[in-house]
Amino acid sequence: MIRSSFIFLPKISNKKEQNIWKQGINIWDDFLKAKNIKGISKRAKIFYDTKIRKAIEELKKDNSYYFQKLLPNTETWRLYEYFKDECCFLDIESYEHGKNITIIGLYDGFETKTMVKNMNLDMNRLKKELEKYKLLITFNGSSHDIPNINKYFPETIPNIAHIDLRHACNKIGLKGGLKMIEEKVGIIRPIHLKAYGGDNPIDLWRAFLASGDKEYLDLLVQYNEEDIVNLKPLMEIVYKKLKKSTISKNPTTLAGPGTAE
DNA sequence: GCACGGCTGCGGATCTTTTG
DNA sequence: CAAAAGATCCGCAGCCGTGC
Repeated sequence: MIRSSFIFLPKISNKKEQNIWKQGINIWDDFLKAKNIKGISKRAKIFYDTKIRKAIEELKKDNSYYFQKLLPNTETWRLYEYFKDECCFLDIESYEHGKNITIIGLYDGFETKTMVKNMNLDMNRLKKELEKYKLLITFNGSSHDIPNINKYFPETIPNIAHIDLRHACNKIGLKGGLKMIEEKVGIIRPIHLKAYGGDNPIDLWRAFLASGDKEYLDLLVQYNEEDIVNLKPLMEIVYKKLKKSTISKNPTTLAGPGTAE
């Protein structure tokens, strides 16, 4: 629903956007065609028109980062529908507050790629892999995964948009850690990891280091894969709910914005 | 502990309405 | 048409809560 969004314009926030939608202006084209819009002066409209034309242009170029910079962090979820075919779910396993990254897992919606410390995890490979994408999706990545990757693997993350599912979930009242939220929305995890008594990724890594037993590593990789694979259905659920709740704040529009996508 | 978002109250910018 | 009054709402700062 990025093409229904006006919240990226300067001095336009939630209420103003709602007000624009209320007048039947649901997508960028409606805005450009409208002669006058209540709450926006003629002068301001001319300014906003140029910004919207620029946005149309940047979207054509698949420049997700352009919108990342303009959207409030809590609203980047709006980019999902447009960029979902070029998105990457990401999760890292680490200890010592992110200092020691043991695994970086990526998932493009079809297959997972796991990079393991001292094995196949290095900056060039990570950078090359991430360059393929236009959108990163994480859980709590904005204060954990992304800053730590930036710190210990600098300049591997390209300039692309990022959706943090933790904050997106929070917006629709889904609070708690990833596992708890998955349970709440009905995403099932295999239980075999717990059967090993080790659903704790740090313990698994330490056990692998201590024993050299690959079985521990395999479990850790599986653990990480489950995390990133589950992010996709969660994203889909959260996107639908967010879209619905954002639009339904506007009772007068029947079609509502977002129908363009 | 860190880094981030949420909440709240306030100041001020901007648009609309009113009035003559 | 112009000026003033009124309404709306953005954005900031400070504090608190939260998951990793």
